[in-house]
Amino acid sequence: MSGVREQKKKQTRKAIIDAAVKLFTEKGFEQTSMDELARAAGVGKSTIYGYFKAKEEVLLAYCEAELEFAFAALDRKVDEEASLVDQLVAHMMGQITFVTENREFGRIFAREMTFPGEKTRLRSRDLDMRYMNKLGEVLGRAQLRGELPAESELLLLIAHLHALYILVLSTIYSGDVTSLENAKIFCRSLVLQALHGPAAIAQAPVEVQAGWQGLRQQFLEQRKLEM
Amino acid sequence: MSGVREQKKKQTRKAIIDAAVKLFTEKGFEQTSMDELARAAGVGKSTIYGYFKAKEEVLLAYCEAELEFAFAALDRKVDEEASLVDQLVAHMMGQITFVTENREFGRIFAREMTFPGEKTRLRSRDLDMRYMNKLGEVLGRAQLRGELPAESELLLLIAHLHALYILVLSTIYSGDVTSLENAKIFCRSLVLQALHGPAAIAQAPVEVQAGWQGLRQQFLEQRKLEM
DNA sequence: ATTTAAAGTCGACTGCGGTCGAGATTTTAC
DNA sequence: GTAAAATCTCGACCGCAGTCGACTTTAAAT
Repeated sequence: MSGVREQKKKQTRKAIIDAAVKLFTEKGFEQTSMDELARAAGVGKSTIYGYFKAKEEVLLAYCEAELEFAFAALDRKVDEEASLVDQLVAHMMGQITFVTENREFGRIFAREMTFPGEKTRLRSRDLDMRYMNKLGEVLGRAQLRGELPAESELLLLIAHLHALYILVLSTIYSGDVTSLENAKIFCRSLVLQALHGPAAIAQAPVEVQAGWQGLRQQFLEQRKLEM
Repeated sequence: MSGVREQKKKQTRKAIIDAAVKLFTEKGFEQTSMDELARAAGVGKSTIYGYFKAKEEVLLAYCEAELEFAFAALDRKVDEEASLVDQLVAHMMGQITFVTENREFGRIFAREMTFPGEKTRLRSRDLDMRYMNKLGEVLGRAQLRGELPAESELLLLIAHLHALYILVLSTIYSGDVTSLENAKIFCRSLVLQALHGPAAIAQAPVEVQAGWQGLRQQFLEQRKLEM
């Protein structure tokens, strides 16, 4: 027996993550060097590599810690009585708001989650499983309420919605969407289309239509301008 | 006047891209250092940075060169008489096949295109405009044929399909999809759902249903296993 | 208690992307 | 033709992520 070693490892690990939370929050991910992180955590640099395979993996661990808060906030915000579309949009926007709070940090995170490197693959999976589970719950309830056809393939639908979330995030980083309000409009349009087909917008309330048309106009103008 | 300087710049630029095509193709992107690239191009290292803001921007230029071939091949492959779904799947798979030809290269590319850094933003836009235009053509034709409701919002639909493409690419890198055949099945399922709503699969031909169910099973087992 | 194996820790070191300032080359001005 | 300004080119240099091999601490074996 010997919890001694185990205990120390736990401590060290915690020290590293704590230091990461502090430094990443204070100065951002890219501005924090592994040397600094090591010094702040009170360990040698390569000790960190005994716990994490790469700097990005430290980021994901950091996110895991932060995500607890984010999800809790999300749960409080999402109204289970609201319409499916509203709930989905709320979820996606919650996630997006959290991720883009710090722009460059969000970019690294999004890249690592969407196209993980071999080293970060497993950890990134863990994280998005949580997100997908949340979506699954929302969809499951909607299905029970009859707001979704009983024969829907939930998993495929989750994937579909996940795709839309990634896209909206992508447009924020490509510069096509420049504010969270616009992101929300875009989200809603996409979700509507996903749930009700290509003609969804045409059948939607007039304010949704207007929102989308505004966005569309902005997009076209901006792309033209940059040529 | 003085084409002299201009000419030289053109030459130098070409030399860099040629060297990049050669080296990236031979040994991959990450395995090629900027020093090597400079030596191969016969210029000083920081000269490259006069032409490209970052190593990733060289990659995008390289892609621009290669993409010509890819698109041409795609055009030959996509049958304009085929059904909309078939055409869309063919397009997406063409793109995916090209990008994932070299795994690590594709990852960098996908990351840079989907969540571009400030330095590569403009160039990455150029590239995906081309892809989106292609999609637009396919959708436009389908609309004329009446295969798509007249009141469809084409731009929104393009965005939607683009999202699905990114997702499929993402699942390849996350390890959920492990072969191009599976990717194709996944593509088809998603496109069907996007065009015909959440119950699309249930109404689809039995072989499509079977394909999806197989994929679904694999996914569930694999995710369970890794815990 | 002592030896041996294993696990953990460390900072010096490597190779890379990217910058800097000096020097060469071209363009412009007179 | 020449001086001044602007542009382009270069490799030495910097900071950083990640590795290596030596050293220390803990666990197991006798």
